[in-house]
Amino acid sequence: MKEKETKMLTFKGKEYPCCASLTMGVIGGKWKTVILFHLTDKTLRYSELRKEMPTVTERTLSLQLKNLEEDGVIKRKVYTSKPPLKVEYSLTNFGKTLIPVVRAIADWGHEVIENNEV
Amino acid sequence: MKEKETKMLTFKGKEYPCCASLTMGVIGGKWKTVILFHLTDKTLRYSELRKEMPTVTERTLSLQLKNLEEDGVIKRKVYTSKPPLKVEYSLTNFGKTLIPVVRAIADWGHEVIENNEV
DNA sequence: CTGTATCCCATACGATACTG
DNA sequence: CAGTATCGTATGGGATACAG
Repeated sequence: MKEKETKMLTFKGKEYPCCASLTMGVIGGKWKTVILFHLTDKTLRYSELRKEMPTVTERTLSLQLKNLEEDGVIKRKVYTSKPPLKVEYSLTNFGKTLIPVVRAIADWGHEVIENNEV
Repeated sequence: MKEKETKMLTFKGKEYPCCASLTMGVIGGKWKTVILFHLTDKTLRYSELRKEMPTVTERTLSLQLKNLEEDGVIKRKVYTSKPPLKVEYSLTNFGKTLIPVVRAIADWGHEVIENNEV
């Protein structure tokens, strides 16, 4: 009988104690907001994303793209059936609802840099 | 000579490849946005924060509060010199610039729940 | 009441090599 | 070109006991 008293919020099979942590579950981690930031206004190929994010490893980029796809915020489109492959990533309609959030996050970081620069 | 070509952004001694990741460095992780969310409009004591976040452990709450304090977004005020202690946490002026970001994050999570609920 | 100290585990992430 | 496979490490965070 000793269940969790707190009513958890559920999204995509995961539970969160707060609406803020739900969002962080979707866009949190070291790279997901960066990916979303670059996809805000354009579709990008895998290799283009790598160029925009030179310090991420292939493995991590791949995993994070998959996570974002599973949460329904980005979509993956394959254009060729044989190598060399062409794959493009873009925001889904649901993912586009995150644009204000990503913009607020990027803007804040930008302002901090502006005001801290000597 | 083989230095990082990418110009990194620096804040509080940490380096970030992107303005979005800088913000995530400050508010990322499982609990920091939740803490900021609860401190958005009011000052709270340690025990009050624990009541608002029943699923976080003491250790983690303590560590995250310390991180937030080190980044200058919250301030810790002690009201007693002998036990029982009274300590209050609140946003700094700098921390208040995060309010729109935290609000955007919380709002998105809230809307997802609203629209997914059956 | 407000934390620290230990201990431990899960996961995130990196480095590198390799494949369809 | 667009990833996977494998391995290793670092860190975040939980459980619990205890201290100022």
